[in-house]
Amino acid sequence: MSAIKEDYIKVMFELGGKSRTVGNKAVAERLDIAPPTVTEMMHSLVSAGWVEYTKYKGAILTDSGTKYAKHIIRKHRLWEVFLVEKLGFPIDEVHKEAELLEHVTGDKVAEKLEAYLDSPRFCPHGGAIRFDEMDRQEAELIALDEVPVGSTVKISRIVDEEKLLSFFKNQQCDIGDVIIIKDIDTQIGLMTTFNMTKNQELQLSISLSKYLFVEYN
Amino acid sequence: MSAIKEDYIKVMFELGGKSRTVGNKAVAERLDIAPPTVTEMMHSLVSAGWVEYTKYKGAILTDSGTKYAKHIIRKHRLWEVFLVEKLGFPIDEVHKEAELLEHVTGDKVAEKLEAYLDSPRFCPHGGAIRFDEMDRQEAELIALDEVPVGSTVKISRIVDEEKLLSFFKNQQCDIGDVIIIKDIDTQIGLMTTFNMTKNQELQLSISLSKYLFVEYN
DNA sequence: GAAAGATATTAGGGTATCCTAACAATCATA
DNA sequence: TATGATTGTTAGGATACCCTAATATCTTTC
Repeated sequence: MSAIKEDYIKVMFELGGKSRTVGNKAVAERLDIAPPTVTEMMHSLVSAGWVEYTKYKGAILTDSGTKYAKHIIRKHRLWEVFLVEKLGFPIDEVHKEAELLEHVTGDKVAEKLEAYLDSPRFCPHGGAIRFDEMDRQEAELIALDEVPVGSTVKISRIVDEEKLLSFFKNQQCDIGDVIIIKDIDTQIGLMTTFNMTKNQELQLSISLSKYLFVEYN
Repeated sequence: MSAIKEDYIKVMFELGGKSRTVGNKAVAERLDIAPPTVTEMMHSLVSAGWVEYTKYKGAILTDSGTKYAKHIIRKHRLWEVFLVEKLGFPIDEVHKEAELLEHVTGDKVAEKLEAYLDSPRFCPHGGAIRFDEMDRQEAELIALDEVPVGSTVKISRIVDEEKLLSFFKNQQCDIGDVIIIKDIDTQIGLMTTFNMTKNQELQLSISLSKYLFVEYN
């Protein structure tokens, strides 16, 4: 399995999990690759047994594809913990490095790394490391742009992308913070919230709020 | 620079340093690749400025090629230290993993890793990590098969190859051991030594003794 | 339900890395 | 120094992954 194919199924997992069908366009955009290349690769992923594919419709991960994707994401997140906690990297710089390391990490290395890090449950921006916890997050966490006005929610995960991480860091908006949604203005596309943890107001573009996953009861 | 090209110049460094010309056959064997592929790749390495190449004669690393090779080897050895000392891997299992990690390790990661490991001078099988120390080893260490009978030498480096490492481990022959060369029988190809550190005799095929580098005054 | 717009596929190519078979240069040694 | 053995190159081809341009299908909207 090449690093590139691993990237494809990882993106598919992030985009649709094992439940929703993912269009080629979305995959192409995420990987910054031309659409015909995705069509081509899908056939190869079907042969490998990682996805099911319907012409003109899109693809969905098989069970083994889903499992494989989770294994890679686990390795990614373990490295992020290592880079932040042991090597002292700032949280918004580790994604790119983990992106490379994840593809060359044997299972034994991952296991020993996990033990060495004291079996962390989450990566630095809140992504689950254990499979059951990944499932729980998938089921329970909701994107901030789907939460109604008035709710109190806990920020649990920030989508792992360098620019986003540095943006939210600059906004003093961190994993674990509890915020109240005061107002949502769909007209101008702005959400106004109050960060209880930091005791300060936080205004956020709605288009960016979908990258924040929150716990909402 | 692809991981594959990095492998080529790393092998060239190990085979000839910056001083000797290396034949394509040797490179091909080390990388387990057909000779014509090596010829082809040499042209590409010339274009990139890493090697000088003379048709039918062989190749030699340029200054920048040498520097590049050292950077990769440094990363390789840092990971080996990490895998052994932090993750608890047995010494003969880390080569393969480091072989992969070395190609995806940014300079910043390498620096922070080095600091985290307390700036180790040597990897688990004796290879130098600092550039000046690499040069010193290159200049001062000598392969065991070139040492005369009667000498007392200290084992300083074992060539980094999984099977060799497990072999020497099984022979209870480790980095730092001091041994006396009692006899060399070129007829049957056997060298008889006494390991002072372990206080026991050690017999060794001469053909394998060239993979042991020793300090010899 | 038909046209417009969005999305996906096919066709035809490109590069990097690898191969085998056939041929050429070099080396070693009688 | 000639010749066989060794080593290296050329020729021709394969695969994986990527592209653009042209075409096909699907979706949305009037």
